[in-house]
Amino acid sequence: MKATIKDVAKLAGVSFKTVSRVINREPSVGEELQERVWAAIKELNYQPNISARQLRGAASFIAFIYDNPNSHYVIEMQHGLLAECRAQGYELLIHPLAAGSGDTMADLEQLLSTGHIAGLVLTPPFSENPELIAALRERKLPFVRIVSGSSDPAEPEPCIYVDDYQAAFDITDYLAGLGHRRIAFLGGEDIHRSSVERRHGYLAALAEHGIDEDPALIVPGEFNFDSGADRTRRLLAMQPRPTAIFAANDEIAAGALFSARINQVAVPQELSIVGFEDSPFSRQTWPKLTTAHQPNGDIAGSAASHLIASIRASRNGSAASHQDSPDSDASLPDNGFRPQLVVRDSTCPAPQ
Amino acid sequence: MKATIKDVAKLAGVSFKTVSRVINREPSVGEELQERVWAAIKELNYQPNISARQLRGAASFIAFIYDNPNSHYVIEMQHGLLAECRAQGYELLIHPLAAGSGDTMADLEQLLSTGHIAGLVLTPPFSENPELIAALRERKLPFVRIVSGSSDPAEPEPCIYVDDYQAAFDITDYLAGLGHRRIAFLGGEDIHRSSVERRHGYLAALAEHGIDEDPALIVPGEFNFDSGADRTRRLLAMQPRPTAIFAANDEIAAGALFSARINQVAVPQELSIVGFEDSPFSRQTWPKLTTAHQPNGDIAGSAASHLIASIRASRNGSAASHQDSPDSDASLPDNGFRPQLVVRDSTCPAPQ
DNA sequence: CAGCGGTATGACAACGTTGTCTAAAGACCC
DNA sequence: GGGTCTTTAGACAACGTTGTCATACCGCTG
Repeated sequence: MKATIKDVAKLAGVSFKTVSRVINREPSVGEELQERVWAAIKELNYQPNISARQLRGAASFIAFIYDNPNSHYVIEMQHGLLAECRAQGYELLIHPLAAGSGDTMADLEQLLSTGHIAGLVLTPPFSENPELIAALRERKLPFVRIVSGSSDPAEPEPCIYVDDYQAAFDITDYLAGLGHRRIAFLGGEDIHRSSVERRHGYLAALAEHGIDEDPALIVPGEFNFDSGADRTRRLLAMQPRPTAIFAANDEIAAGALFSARINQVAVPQELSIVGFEDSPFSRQTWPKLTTAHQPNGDIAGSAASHLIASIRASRNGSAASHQDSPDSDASLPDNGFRPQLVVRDSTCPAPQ
Repeated sequence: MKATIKDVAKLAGVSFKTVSRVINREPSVGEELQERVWAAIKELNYQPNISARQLRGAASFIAFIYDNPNSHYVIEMQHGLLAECRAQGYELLIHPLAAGSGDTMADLEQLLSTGHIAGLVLTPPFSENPELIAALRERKLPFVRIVSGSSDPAEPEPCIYVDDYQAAFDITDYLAGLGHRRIAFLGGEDIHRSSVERRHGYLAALAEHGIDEDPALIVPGEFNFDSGADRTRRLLAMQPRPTAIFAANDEIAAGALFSARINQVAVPQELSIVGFEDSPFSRQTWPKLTTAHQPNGDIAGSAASHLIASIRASRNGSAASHQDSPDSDASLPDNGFRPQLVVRDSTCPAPQ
């Protein structure tokens, strides 16, 4: 049969309550005891019974809330979350939601009303939805948001920052370094803050290189293939043409690639194209896409880890969480990530 | 607060145990009492607490077991499963597993040992793993398998069939109808039965059109981009070249497209390429891929529905499940699916 | 009428965990 | 050195349900 907390206690020679304390990282358990208990847990391959825990009041499901058409992104997030959650004795409930449909709150209400949810992981656009955030705060439900931007110490909740601004700066800087001067930017929907951040990073790099921004080269649109293809078609009709395109994600870039091909514009010789995200298909286009790699699995792992710490802190009445980070996991990832430029075959120096 | 069984009992003026009996349709409760209890349940809008019930024995989670690098496929399956599970009062637990790693059984054992799992949804390659299936049978755990093939009435467990054979036949038939005679087949790993089925469908269609099969044109390999690119490079070096390539999935097809481009072979004018699956990126290549659409969401929904029926049947001691199908869901999907040919831009009549 | 078997109902334990309260041991202050 | 505070650990109840056993009642039979 499955090992219970009492089996662990017996093996470690302590009361079962002490084991409970160790598992939940409650303060005030001697170090030696902690080690004995962890050893016993490992030996018995013990995992807490979620139902029992739920029953007693402590929910142990973490809900992953998302609405993202990019399967690759979602899967990487899921797997990152799963690994961390399981390691910490929580289970993951995936919860795709239709962001546009209006009854987001009602759907969420339904999910939360079961009382099984210990905390939420919010990805854009939900992580930037003030109404939703306010509702969660009011319910005092722990959550972690994954957002675009750089760290803001004033945030009351844990938050994972993806520095789209810097990554976009790096990309644009790289293109300018190759001699490009007419660099177009194909944005996504501006409801997504990442689209805005990427544009700002792009503008900052242009300024750094003394390139004047040209409003005609900054084309708003959507985060998908068709929008990228469409906008590129129009860009290629301009005189003079841009020599490089920075697409706000890989799908837009794939669309750009498609239009370049249709219009018999050679990539990269006549037109360099850069994407953003490093989805698998960025390696499956011709030529292979230069892009910025987003470490989604790590981002997710970090999110889960911060969320769980926050859940525990809110249970134990606050400060506790800061204490164990120095000793237990020095390798605990920080809450800031910066996508890295990956140079492949869709970029080269600007034509003369 | 949420109503409990005791609140119901108090309102109905009976002991809470009697309420439990009524809810679980146990025999030996007087009719008049039953009515009083049901009325109270309705009035309080009472719903049993899943955790408490789990704790005491009855599981209500369904696990989705998979190992598939194709994010798109996984996501569509997940969403199809989720919709059906939630509708029927079950929750979905996703469980990615590394098929090759050998400790599959150990990992699964761990999952099952929690006792929370009411049933499993198995996708290839797990759905074709005899050891795993035997283990589940022995534990008497309900499961549903999603496999490649056509219906086999001898199966003791529910099973969803995807008719890769027929779909591959349709594709090859379509190519032959366009006048192609030298049609290459780029397979995947033969551990996946779908790879084998697709090859057989291909061969059958060739035979139907009186085309001799050419072993040099049937190239085994892997279900990925690089393998497709590599094999296509070799195919294009042949004299005479094939005029069409049937790739066993879209990724292989994307690789083929890539190699054709590198070798300056025009697609589709000089070479037609067909994929299989209709992943999103089949619309994001240039030219857009002709492929076979696999209705993954529907397949998943059907799997969940069959699994839940099977779970209920095994709880109530067998026959029960047949009784409610006629009235409740006449629209219950069948267990056979056949991917449909989608013609896009990567195919055209054979060159003269 | 005593005894028996069957039926309808209730009391209580149990599931595995966490929260609360309390006890023991040591550190610290005057 | 005695009292008080802090740290550490255990005993016990509680969560909402189902399983097991006991009880009360009924109608029979001998």
